[in-house]
Amino acid sequence: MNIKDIAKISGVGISTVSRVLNNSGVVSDTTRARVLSVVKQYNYVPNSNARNLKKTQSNTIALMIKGISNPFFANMIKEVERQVHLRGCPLMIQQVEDGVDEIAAAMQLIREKNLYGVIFMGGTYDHSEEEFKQLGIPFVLTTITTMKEVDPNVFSSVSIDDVQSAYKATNYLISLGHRNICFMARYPLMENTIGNRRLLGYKKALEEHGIEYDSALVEDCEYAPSFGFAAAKRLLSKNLGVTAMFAASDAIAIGAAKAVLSSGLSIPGDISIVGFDGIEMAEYYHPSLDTISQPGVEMAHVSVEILFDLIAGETANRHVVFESMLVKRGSSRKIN
Amino acid sequence: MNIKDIAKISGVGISTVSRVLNNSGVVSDTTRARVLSVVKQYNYVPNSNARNLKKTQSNTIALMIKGISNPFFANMIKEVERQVHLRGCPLMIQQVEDGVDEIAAAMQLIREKNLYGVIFMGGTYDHSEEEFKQLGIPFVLTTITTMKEVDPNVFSSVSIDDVQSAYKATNYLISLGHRNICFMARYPLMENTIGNRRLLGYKKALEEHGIEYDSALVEDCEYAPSFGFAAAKRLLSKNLGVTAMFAASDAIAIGAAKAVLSSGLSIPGDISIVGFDGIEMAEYYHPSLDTISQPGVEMAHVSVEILFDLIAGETANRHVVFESMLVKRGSSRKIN
DNA sequence: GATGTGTATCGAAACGATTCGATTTTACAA
DNA sequence: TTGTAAAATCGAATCGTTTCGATACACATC
Repeated sequence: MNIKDIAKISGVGISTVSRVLNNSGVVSDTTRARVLSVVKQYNYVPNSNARNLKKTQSNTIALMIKGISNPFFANMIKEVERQVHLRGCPLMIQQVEDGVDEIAAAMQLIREKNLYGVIFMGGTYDHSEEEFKQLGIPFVLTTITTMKEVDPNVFSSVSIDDVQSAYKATNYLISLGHRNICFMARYPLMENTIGNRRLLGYKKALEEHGIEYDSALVEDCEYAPSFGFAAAKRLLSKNLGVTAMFAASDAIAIGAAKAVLSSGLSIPGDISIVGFDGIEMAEYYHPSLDTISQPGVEMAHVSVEILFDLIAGETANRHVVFESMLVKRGSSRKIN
Repeated sequence: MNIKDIAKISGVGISTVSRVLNNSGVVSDTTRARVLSVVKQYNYVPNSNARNLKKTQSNTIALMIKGISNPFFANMIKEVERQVHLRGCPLMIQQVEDGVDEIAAAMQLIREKNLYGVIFMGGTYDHSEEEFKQLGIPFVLTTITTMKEVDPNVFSSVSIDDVQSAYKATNYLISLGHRNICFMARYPLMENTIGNRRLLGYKKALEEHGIEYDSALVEDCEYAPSFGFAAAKRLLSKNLGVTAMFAASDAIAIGAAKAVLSSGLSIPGDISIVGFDGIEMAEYYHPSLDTISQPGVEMAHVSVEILFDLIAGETANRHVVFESMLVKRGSSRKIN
């Protein structure tokens, strides 16, 4: 069943059917009604391969994501799907594994599928201006840090201020009287990663309060409970008199909390903990974990909005920085 | 840059380029090398819309998923993406919201995109044999219950035995001396839902041990911590002398545990808890939650394998039932 | 009645691939 | 050389759309 069949059955030309289906050009009301009824009756769905071929553009959006199993992204993916779907577009998902070039992978898809737009989510992108430019279609970076200095007119982005957020968390712990605060993140020592941005905020807070930075208190740690657990164990075994831990993700914080509790220490009695992200599980941990909460769903929503604005012809790239929120629950306490 | 350009530059006909790229038919080694070098030099990627149009079949796989933000599915989605990607196919994801007809939604995509295959993941499907048949392309149901009796020759599936698994969990609690065991799941009273299957196993265990079933101990509850928390609160407030809780998901169990702990009761001192799924967070909860673990990643893997077997021409539908595993950690104890 | 102006519709061409029947080239025996 | 089969290659037709220039008709205007 194709457009020709529909045309024949409706007794009109194929271009008329096309105009009816695309709401383009003029069609008399009676013709429109007749065509639509035939379409409905035969349950006709236009072939998007043919359409995309002709238009040399598909309506498909691709989501390139690093860390797909990170629970913080789950709700974001859900919202991206929802918003994209709402606009009548199919969503393609491609996971970007460590070590693969995300721009190259996207380029492949773009040429193959004539994509409408791309959302990049998660991780750290080590690309030059030129590489971003060569994408040639609208795209948005969400919760991503770029390692190179790239002209902001070249891309759109949705993010939070990682330095400021980590600063806020660390400040909070300091205000509670903590001095020996450790920090766990992925690649904290590698410049321009998210881990490094958060380390910067952590350092800034220490510095402002005259607390000396001690690299022994910083642990490299993947964003998952098992790594947080191991990192916290290592930290505790160093006997540095740690009274507080700041984790760059709730998943890490949950693992770290487990390490603390299973060592016979209490939270927040002996150790205070602050996480990052604001995932639901952290709230239901016992004790409920304090955290820096990111508005993930809103960020996903705005990412899609920006993307479709660009697709609609908007030429100015936007950079939206959301405010993170320090959520105080039950995992920190005042000491001294 | 299209196949014609490549043909011209290589000094060969377009069909030769096509044969080189698809490894179909004969091409002399020298010609093949020449074409490939041009393809590489110009970074040519065949347009899949054109290819799919001609072949009236695309290589796209669709994943229709209910409950995309459920952490148990995160790893499954990741594995599905990985396996599909490994086979050189793009993956389309569509979220199936409550109340939408998943088969109809899939049909739309199938006709629009000439899909290669579909994986349905999560939830309960209320469809007849006819409806499944009309899909007309290979598909696999993963972690899904079907409400109607459908001829197993009509579909392939990957699952665990929900009745048996819940039976195992309940039996375990009973063996520890518990009598007043409550049960939390989604739609436990609606026939053929996953919640109901697990309820059946729960009931079976009770019955075998001469414990009377008490519907006051059963709570309807969505698969998320907040709902588990509320359900457990309701249960505790009934003062039924509950000593154990069995939750049909770890997310529920985590919420329930929070309700127990924040009521000043201890786990497993006062209340024993067993969850379901085997998500990482449950292990790092404190105390570590006992659970019925499902091999999600393997299930995802096998689902993709079956799907591609069907695509390759396999005509016999397969039904793989994985073994779930009772994982004893620290949230249950022997009483009396 | 000739001309002009909308309105509604038509169908051929094009998008970029695959494929199959036709054609050319090569290899080798006679 | 020639004949012939096998190997290599060619290009037209096709997939199902969109789009644009052309057409047909009704009606008003002069």
